[in-house]
Amino acid sequence: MAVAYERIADELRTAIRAGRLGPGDRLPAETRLAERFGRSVPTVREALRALQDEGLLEKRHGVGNFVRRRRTRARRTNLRHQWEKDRARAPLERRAQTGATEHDTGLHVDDLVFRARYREVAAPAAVAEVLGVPEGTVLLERSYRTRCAAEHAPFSLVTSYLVHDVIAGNPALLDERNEPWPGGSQSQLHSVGIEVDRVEEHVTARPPAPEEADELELPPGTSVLVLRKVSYATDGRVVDVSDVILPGDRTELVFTTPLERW
Amino acid sequence: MAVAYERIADELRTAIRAGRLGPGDRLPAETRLAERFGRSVPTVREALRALQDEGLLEKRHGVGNFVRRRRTRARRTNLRHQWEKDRARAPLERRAQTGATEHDTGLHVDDLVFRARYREVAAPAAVAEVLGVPEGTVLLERSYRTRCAAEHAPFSLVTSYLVHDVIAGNPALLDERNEPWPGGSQSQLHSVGIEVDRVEEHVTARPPAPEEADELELPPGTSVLVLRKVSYATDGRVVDVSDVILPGDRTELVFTTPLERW
DNA sequence: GAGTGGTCTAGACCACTGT
DNA sequence: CAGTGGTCTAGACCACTCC
Repeated sequence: MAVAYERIADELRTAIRAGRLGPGDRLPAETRLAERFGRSVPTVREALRALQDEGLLEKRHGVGNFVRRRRTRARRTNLRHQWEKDRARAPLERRAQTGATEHDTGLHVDDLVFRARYREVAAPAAVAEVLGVPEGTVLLERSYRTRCAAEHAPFSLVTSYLVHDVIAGNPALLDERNEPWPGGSQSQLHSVGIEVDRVEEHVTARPPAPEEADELELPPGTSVLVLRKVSYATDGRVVDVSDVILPGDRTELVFTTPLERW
Repeated sequence: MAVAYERIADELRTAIRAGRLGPGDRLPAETRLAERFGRSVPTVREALRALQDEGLLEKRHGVGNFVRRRRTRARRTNLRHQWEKDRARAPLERRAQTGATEHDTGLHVDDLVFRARYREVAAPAAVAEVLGVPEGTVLLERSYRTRCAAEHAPFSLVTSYLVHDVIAGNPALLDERNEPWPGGSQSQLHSVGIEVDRVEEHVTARPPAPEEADELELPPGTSVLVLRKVSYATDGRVVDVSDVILPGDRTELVFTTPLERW
């Protein structure tokens, strides 16, 4: 507490938490705050930076410092997997109507812009281990971006890995121009005779890398959720590994675990 | 790229990613870096700060700047809920042996230090809504901290809310001195005739508040996972709402979703 | 053009760490 | 004690936003 910038940060933080400074409110100019606290401008800026790192403040160049508003959230539930499985064998027209993202967000197909990029890569050690194949095995790496037509930033950054030989039986699966595939991944896997038995999702969190912050248009003071989705076939094989980067402040992951009755 | 500190940060970041600077390596002194890049010390510090915010760097006062090492992870799977339910009606001695935390971490009861604090509170709006009770209803607020005996920082910060009247039938449930309750929450609820039907977990991520960083001993440049666990009874009522704060760099949440067979 | 935040300097002094 | 990072100043100039 002996430190000047911490004293300033504390005072402002308290004001924000107590609601004396509400969401969207503008703070006094930095020079003004410096006068009021009897400190230099850089010291005040240090305090503001701390608050920004905590996600409490939003800086707008040339405009001012504002109390951050909470962003609206997008949900992603694990019910989507059963939902997608149920649709995987449905008639084409029904599958084409909506995908799992529409299911989660409640948006229409027309509201969404979808982009896929395919690439053949040699399996890096970390992915090979999960897929249960030797390092260097040929994989199909698929990158997906989905965004609201009205917005600029995508919901998530998705990279999916499939074993090339496993899906090569259906050449249509190797061409990114067939995306978005009606019915999603499970429908794709079904086309080469694979039934997904269970999905495992591993979740951690960390600050975004600069490229991620850039592409997801994340303001400073936010985190990303890192989700690794592993799909198991009915024979126990791992058939898909997907890494998903989600904006932590806009995304709510929901997992429902049903329990056996007594 | 026109900006000096970004150029410096980029160069160091590239070196780290390429492995020219490996985990644990010490960087040259800040004054030395300033010379090398032909910039002032504060400018160099700005660059180092950016890298620290990304979780790439660890500053040690009086020692130096180091490339951050990855911390070992603790897992928390959603299988714990069924596991806990199975034990809820088991004989006392079996219940006393291990709890869900032991199940997740693979540690023994003796390795863990447990602390609980109970408090009666009036339901705040946000919690009341989830519990489906009027605002201001009397709740039992339970705060938990569990840590490794050998370590200082707890695994997580847990705050659980129960409706007072619902559990008052068993006065033992109102006394924190009865914690840790053998068999955990589901066993406690079972003692007042409640069977948990399903558990819903909502996950987001954000930077830690200073108090959280303090208590969990989080270094700068880390995020927290925010998990809200909602337990539903077989009659559809919400019987428990728990908020859990977990260190994002040390925790891996694992959710398994089984799918119905075709 | 007025007002805001963004970057940067050059140097001072303090606090911490390890020998 | 020497070397390191931590804090702070006073002021300069640039870049952006909005009127």
